[in-house]
Amino acid sequence: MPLRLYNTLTQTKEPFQTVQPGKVGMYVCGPTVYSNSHVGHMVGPVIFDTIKRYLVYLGYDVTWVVNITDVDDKLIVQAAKDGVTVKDLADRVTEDYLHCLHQLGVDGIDHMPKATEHIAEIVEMTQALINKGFAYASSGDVYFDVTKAPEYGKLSHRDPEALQAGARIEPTAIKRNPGDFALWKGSKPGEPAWESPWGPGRPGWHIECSAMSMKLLGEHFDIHGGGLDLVFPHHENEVVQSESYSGKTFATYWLHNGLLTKAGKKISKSDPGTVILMSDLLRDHDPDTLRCLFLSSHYRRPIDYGPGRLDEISRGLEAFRSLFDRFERLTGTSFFTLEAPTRKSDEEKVASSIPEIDEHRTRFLEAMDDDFNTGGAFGELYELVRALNRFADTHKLETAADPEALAGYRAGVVVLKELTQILGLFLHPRVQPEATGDSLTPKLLELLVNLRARVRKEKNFALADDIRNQLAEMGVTLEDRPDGTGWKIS
RNA sequence: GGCGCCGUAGCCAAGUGGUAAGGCAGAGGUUUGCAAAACCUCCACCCCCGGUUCGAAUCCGGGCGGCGCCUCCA
Repeated sequence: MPLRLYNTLTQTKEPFQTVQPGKVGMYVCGPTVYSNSHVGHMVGPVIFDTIKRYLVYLGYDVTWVVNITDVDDKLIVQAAKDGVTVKDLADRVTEDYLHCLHQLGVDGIDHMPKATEHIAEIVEMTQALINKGFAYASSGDVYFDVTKAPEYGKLSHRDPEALQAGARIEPTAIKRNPGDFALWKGSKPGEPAWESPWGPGRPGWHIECSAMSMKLLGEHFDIHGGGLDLVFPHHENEVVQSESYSGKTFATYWLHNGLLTKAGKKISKSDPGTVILMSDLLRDHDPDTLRCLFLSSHYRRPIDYGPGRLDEISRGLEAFRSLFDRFERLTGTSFFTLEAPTRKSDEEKVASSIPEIDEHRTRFLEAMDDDFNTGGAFGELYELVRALNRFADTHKLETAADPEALAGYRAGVVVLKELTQILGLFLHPRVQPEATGDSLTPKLLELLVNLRARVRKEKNFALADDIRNQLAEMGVTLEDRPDGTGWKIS
């Protein structure tokens, strides 16, 4: 089944067809860098990272652009409050953003253009829009005249008339129509400013995305994404100015991710009570757990962030972690260094000896083809884990020397790896004490485990259990398996 | 008020015409010295009321409830 995706523009699921054969241009609106990232800011990047991974898996050559808006009214206000320059503030917040992306395994972004580095393109575009009669200069500002574009409202499915009549839009003396939006804003003294034909000023909010996306991806590209809250006015304005400028379709598909809520209310920078800083979460939670929070349901649906939610997900992920440990014990190979196909075209090579594995793999891919149904895909992953464990149990892989069965098991795990890679999950092992430079803890635990093994051999189970219980209180779990005792720190 | 989304088990969640994936929690079992892990089994009349249909969670109409956007927001 071919890939189909839901397009906000047409409000239907459409078959995926690229502008250029084999190539995909994808633009996702990034942050305005005036305050550190909260959880909500990571939803989009993780989802579109997964979308890119899947498109690459399908064989597309994907170019993904995420912008950084580093000049804007909010930045000016915040920088003044902090007593720093707009640039310093922007740099600091951008660094935090990049750090969060990196932690979450969002590594597929090809370009991260900054608004301040594209002033020339923005000015050029603004001028062209004036020349074409779509925009006008007024008191040092430049506005887009929404009455000049009959299609205005097509993305957010709003009636332009109704928008014009909107009582909440303040009409001003310098705007022709209440719905007109700024392409260029004249600056007041002391504000960041660039020279322009209309005097010193800075870009309006929407124009930088048009200018940078078209520069890097061409005037007509494939996918434009962002949070659902950006549909209007941001994306609506982007389409109208871009298409008025180029005379071409701007983006073919508009994808919008659902917003993260806390206790049912949207998490928003302008509602401080809801903000959960990403950097805080990353301190206490595994990146895979956070990725799963975003991927466990369909991307267009809202996700509610509750206190126990992440722990619940993490407990579920234990099944995978146990399997990775078991796999390493059985094969001596780490799941994390295992090589698995990164392209779907390689599928013949991985046809495994366990029939259900292939079945779940097929269903996983069908779910992804259906508008990136990561929630459905996820269910198949759990089924895969169970099938793998069942296989290992049935063939008594721990105790019986059965090279053929072991090879089959290994091939099945390769399939698991192939699929988890698509979701960007389990790319790296969890941080264990060895990795943090504490080499003593593992050695001490080995010592305890060995001593306890002797005690158990002597059938002194009271002492053995006492050791296990006390370790459990410290957060160390012991597992006595047929082939030895393992430990893990929870 | 306008536009849009959503309402599936205690919780999270997939499924968009043929009698309900998966995860967490819970119950029972296999295994184990006992546990843990793993495996097996059990746990839903799909918000309500009409309608279409041989047949609806799934389509249509009407309610009720929740959310988003209409203003800066991922």
